[in-house]
Amino acid sequence: MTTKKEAQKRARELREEIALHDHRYYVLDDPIISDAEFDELERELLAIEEQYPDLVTPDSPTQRVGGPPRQELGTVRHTTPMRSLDSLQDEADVRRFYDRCLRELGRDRVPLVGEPKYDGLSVELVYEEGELRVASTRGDGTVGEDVTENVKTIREVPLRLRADSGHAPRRVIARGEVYIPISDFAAFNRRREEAAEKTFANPRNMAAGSLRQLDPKITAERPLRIFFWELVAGSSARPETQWECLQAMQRMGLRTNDKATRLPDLDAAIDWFARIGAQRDRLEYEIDGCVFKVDSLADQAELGIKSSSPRWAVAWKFPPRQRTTRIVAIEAQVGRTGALTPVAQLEPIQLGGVTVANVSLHNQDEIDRKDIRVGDWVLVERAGDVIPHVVQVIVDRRTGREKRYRLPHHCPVCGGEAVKPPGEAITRCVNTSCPAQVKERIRHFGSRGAMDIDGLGDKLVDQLVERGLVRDVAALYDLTVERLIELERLAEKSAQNLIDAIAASRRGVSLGRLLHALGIPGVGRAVAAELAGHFGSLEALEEATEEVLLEMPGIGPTLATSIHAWFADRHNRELLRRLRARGVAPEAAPAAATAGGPLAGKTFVVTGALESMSREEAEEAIRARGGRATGSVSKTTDYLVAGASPGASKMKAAEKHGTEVIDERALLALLGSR
DNA sequence: TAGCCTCGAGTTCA
DNA sequence: CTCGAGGCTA
Repeated sequence: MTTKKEAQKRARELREEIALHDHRYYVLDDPIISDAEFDELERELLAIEEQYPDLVTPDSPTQRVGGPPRQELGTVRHTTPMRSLDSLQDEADVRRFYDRCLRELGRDRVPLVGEPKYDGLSVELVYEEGELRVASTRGDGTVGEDVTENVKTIREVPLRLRADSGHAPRRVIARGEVYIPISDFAAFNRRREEAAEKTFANPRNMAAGSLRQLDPKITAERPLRIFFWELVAGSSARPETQWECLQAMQRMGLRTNDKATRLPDLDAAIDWFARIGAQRDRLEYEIDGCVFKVDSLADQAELGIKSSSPRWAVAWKFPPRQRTTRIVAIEAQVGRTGALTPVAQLEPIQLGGVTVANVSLHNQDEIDRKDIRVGDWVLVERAGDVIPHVVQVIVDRRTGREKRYRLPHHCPVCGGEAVKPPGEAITRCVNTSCPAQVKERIRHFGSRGAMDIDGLGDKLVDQLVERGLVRDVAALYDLTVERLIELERLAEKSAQNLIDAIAASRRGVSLGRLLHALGIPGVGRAVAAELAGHFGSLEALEEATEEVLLEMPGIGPTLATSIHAWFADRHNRELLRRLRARGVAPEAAPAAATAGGPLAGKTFVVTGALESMSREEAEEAIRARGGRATGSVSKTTDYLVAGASPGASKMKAAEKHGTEVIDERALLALLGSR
């Protein structure tokens, strides 16, 4: 435990730091740390002040909710303070909250209302005689900024309330959250980027920046939306529960959220939180958790409030998905095709439940576009796509000691020349026998969509190549158990399994898979299958001229040249000879006689996890019946097959194009129809 | 020639 | 999942 003196010093530091970030966030609309980190600072300060109440100073940020309002916009005093909510991390916290409610109310059950916690900007709207009079931001909780003119530009906000029972209510004070839908945010940023204008880091920042414009014309062009979540005390004809308040607002024309629900007890609340979390990536708006409120307004009044937050409501936060961290170094990785990919090493951070220490920067153009430098503080995101990426550099946190990065002109692995062809984004090591490339080629050869050799892991491939046991994929077929068990971390049993898996791949692998496995530039799963169906055998393809290749659908000049050149290359011919000598003989591909199948002419996209088969199996089954299975939803897609936790972008694309979304049962029915 | 559509390639962590 | 780029089509 720290001494009181240390605590006092730390509290002073925290207050200064929080004041700085408040200013950035509230006054400048340009925060330099993530919300989660800001929350952490506040939590630490609160903890100190709870332990030593006499250390609380009048100017402590815990004694107010936000920052001072900007001078240019008028100010509005809230009738009752707009408080923030205590934020909870885990189930135990929520349990404590609920138990406290039970204890204080002396009951064995307290019904709650659950609502998603929208990641936007809180506002208060005052209606008198049914007409919108004033709209204000939260500001410091007591006094907010007058954003009436800006809020009026939001189409969703009624300028006059719908009369519920003949006449307009005398006075209505409603609070809600202004936000920007994720897809609108992405589209807006894309346009800004094309125009070389500054982009927004996230929808919340964009909503804040849009609502606090001095010129309402600018606000009007921003896709702002709103959800209402509170009917404030003092409103006429206010019902007796939060749930009824939501319904009353909806009837008045104040949009509420359709996910909001009544929860009879704690178990229901915990259950509902998990369900909302599972839907998070498919929502059209950002949420960072769920809010739980005691449903009865009388109970709320009895529970009362603490200094800055109510005792009858809490926010249970999801693990953060956006955080800031520092780039420690950037190094170049070499891929199968020789592509040099810059990867940033980060000071590790917790993001969406996992530790992230590396993030790909893709290529030099990307580094230049975002102006990413070694030593920079960056905002890192790990959204629905799972794979983290750098959103933007926090330019204001630069010290001047950051270093620009350029990909090397020589391969970091073999020292060979690395070339970036003019007009292309990728820099490549041109040495085809570069050990990094050899390793990646072998990995690719054994991978699932290719020869599917179980047990050929990364570490093993490293050892095989480094010890000179394997220089090309044909050499895999010369391996013996005796050779393998000399390697580290490989006992006889697993060595035998690997040998068996390699042997099994000699036969029983389709021509398409083998072609894919060879790693011909530009030839992936789809093109390989197309070639296999058209030529029927490796020999026929080897003899194919560029002209013949060009006649195939989907093969243009670039691919025709690439394929022809690969088979003309002396080393590749030798490789094929060696493979054949070791008994590698793919199954002759059945002629593409699926044109008359039951699914002929239908295009499918499969997303999410299916129960009865893997995604790949589903796609093969579709193709076997004459259908097409592609990777992305477009207007030519007939069906989107959605399994468990489907991809958010695919669901959205389906909605956009009006694609029919079917579940696994419906797919099985279609597959079985014949 | 522009603007889809599709494919290939690379990617994180546990 | 996202990007870049090839191929196809209006």
